[in-house]
Amino acid sequence: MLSLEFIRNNVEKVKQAAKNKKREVNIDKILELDEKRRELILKTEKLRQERNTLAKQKFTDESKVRGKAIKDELKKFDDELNITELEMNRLLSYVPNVPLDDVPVGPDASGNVEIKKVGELTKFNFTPKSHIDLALSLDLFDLERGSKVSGFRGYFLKNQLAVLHIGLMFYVFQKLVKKGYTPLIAPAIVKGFTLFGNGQFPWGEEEVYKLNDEDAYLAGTAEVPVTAFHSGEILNEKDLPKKYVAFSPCFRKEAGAYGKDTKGLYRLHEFWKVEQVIISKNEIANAKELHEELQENTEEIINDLGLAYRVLLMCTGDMGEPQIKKYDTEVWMPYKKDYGEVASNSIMGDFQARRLQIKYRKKDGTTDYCYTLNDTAVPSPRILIAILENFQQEDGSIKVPKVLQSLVGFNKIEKKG
RNA sequence: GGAGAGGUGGCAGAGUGGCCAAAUGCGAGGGGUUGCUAACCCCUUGGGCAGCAAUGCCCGCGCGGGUUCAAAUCCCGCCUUCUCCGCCA
Repeated sequence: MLSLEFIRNNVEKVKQAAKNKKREVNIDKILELDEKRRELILKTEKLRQERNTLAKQKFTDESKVRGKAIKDELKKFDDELNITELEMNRLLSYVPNVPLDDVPVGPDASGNVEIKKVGELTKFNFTPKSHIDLALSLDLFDLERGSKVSGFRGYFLKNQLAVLHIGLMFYVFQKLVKKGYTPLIAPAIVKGFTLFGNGQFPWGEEEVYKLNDEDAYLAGTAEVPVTAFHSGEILNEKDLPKKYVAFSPCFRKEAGAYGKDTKGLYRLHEFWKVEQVIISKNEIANAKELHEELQENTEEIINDLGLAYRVLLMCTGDMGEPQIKKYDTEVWMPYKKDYGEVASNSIMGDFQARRLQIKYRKKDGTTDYCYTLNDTAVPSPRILIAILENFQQEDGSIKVPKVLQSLVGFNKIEKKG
């Protein structure tokens, strides 16, 4: 959510930003409703003032009559005001955040800018297999029974891959805890306001699972519950930034991705993720530093695992609505001979904090909205694709990344018998 | 799922129709006093509208609606927390 004041003072900028993000907004209508709203506020406040004055005076028949009249008038203007604000807020909730100036303008993924490439692409002196073939031959997952039991894109991880999946989560979790991040196990079942507050709604409703008739949804990422963790609170500046590392299962309908990546572990309705979330003060320079810190954490984890990766600066057309700057981190996946996204690192400015009412008290006693940031620490099973494919050996076995070996209790996955 | 009790400022906690933005305590920030520190004293510590500003006004006691000339206080619905019982990983 952008503030009305900001929109009033930056009309063209906001319009252009929406255009660059390819969103339909009606800024002029919002401003029109805002004017009407302020006129009505003036009227209702005047009436209330009169009512208060009357109520403070000695009670007479005359004041009783006037009081009743005020009540009727007030009701009329209040109703009109409510309708006006409702419509204005509805339109306002569709206005996306304004990207920073250093974000490239572009129509879609083609406009993203590669800013970094790290690690050697794995070389094989044999023909490498896909993670699907590897997992099948080593009995590491069961996709047929997965879809039998769970439906399209359903899966069972089996044997060492199941252990690796859990081990990875713990490894990353522990690493970030050591860096001072507060560990959280976050709920995946969340109320609607958290999704609106995060800026998933009203845009991405068809992407989210809803539970029955309750106000309950399955979150697609721990960003949702963890960012909402401090909703409605006023934090103390000296406690900022608040850094969290959160584990949660993640659920996505993948409604817009029919027929995309239908095989294997790339695109799933259900997966696990460790996510980093930071609540910071309302200063862009500070937020940029934290953004880089999150990025370093993610890259460090990928380096630990021994994977080659690249970092993209996302262009306006490939960003989400709340984001003002975003990096995607992609690891090398040999079989498709391409990089695949494993992390997404964003600054939201105060966009989410406004929707979620997360504020902090500054040293001078005033309050302001916080900034929020988040970045993937590790997503699995997706990252297992890279581990399986990059570390496959000619004999069909798979080397386990060193950092995980003692944790999972084996250093190699090979055919049994 | 059943029974009961609650939700007031950054926190704790008074307040049961007008004298209430709301006692008191704690915390936080600013200032003062003081060789230093401690203690002590003063001020500040929700949002909106109008205004260049000084300032003025309005809203704000979980959320929404109602009663009343007047609501933190009375009524209705919802959300939520706690305690006990039941069920259960």
